[in-house]
Amino acid sequence: MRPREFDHDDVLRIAFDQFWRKGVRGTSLSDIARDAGVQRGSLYNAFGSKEALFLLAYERYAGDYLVALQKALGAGSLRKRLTTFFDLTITNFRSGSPPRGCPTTRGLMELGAAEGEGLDEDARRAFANLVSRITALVEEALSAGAERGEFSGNPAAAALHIITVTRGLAVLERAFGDEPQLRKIAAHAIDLVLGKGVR
Amino acid sequence: MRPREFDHDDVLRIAFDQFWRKGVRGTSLSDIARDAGVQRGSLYNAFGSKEALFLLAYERYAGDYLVALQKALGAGSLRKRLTTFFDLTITNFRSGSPPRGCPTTRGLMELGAAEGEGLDEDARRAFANLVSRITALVEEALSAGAERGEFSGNPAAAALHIITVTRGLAVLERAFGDEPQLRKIAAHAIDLVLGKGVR
DNA sequence: GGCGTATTTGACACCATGTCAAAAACATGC
DNA sequence: GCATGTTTTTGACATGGTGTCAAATACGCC
Repeated sequence: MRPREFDHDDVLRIAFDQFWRKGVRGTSLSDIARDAGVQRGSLYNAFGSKEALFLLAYERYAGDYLVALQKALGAGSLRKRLTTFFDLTITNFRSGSPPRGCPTTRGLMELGAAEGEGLDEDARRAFANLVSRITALVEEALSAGAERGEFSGNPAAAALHIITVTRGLAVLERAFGDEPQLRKIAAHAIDLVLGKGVR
Repeated sequence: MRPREFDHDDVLRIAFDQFWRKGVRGTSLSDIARDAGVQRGSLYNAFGSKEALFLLAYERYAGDYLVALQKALGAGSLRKRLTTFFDLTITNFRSGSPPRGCPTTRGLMELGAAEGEGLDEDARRAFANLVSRITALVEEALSAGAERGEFSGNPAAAALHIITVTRGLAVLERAFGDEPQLRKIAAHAIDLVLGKGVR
């Protein structure tokens, strides 16, 4: 058989960069093909469709991101962990120039109907899956903190609250692009969940 | 001059319904034209572009929505006001079948770059404007509540926190579509901001 | 009733996704 | 070393989107 003339992973990396900057619907396969130095048809041959290509590229991003968060949430006092967690989250939203925002939140809001059909539904599942996994990590940290007396409350409810705040931050980032404001909101959220007293 | 053959407001209403259900990029002017019984060209003549049409339709929605929220935030105890506020917010996200989500949040995340050019920037301003106005309403309610001893804390910071949660709820709605969960998160947020004691 | 002006209409240019058949390039067996 | 077979590449095509334009049209107004 004839060997492929391009590197599978290179294309995924290049494609996700574009998807991140311009959104799925705002990125054309021609853009990606040009950037990757590949014929558009080859992309269809290799990946099937734009959505399938996006899904692969996104899974790669989600995996890397989850590992980074896991590290952030695994060391230090609970307050320290949450601070690092929010810091990483906001830094991720504000990375790139101009800042690229949160690809997961963007993807979720770009979906068609909530009960969509076909590949849209696969994408929704992928986005929701990352959100769920992050929630689980946060809840774990809170539970551990509770055992050490750093937190009193319902870990599951608090984790859900924190996740909701991170999704809200992703939205406010697009609305105002005011990074100091985002960080203030994050600090306030930590204070609310942990109690305002310094520990 | 020749009179217009369609009603300006009818088209805005029909258009926004589609934009809400399918997003700006997911809705074609052909769709709107068909639904409204108007030639596509007439829409371009009357509104200039899809984005301009969307902007007009959105302003109409935003105005109505703001009035409704104002009413929700203007009566009863602070806890009651916030409860009604979240209730209205979630009900709005979950309206329609299938539920249509939050048009403002969706619009914000659909934007190109944060420092976009042209009409994208106009749209961003419109979305951000609604968010700002809602924040102001919430802050007002909190300040009033503070004077009556129903709340102790920084009204501005708390309002920003609450707004962040509502934006996060809009995102989780798309991810999971779990309305009871959304309502639990909202109740938890109110407890956090107001203090968990029943009042 | 005719004129002017704004709206309507259909053709067009351009770019997007996705499909397909023909051409090309290597791996393999002989 | 060379023919064969399979996969990738390539370019043409169908379809549908946005946006522009000139010609046709229909009404208000004089």
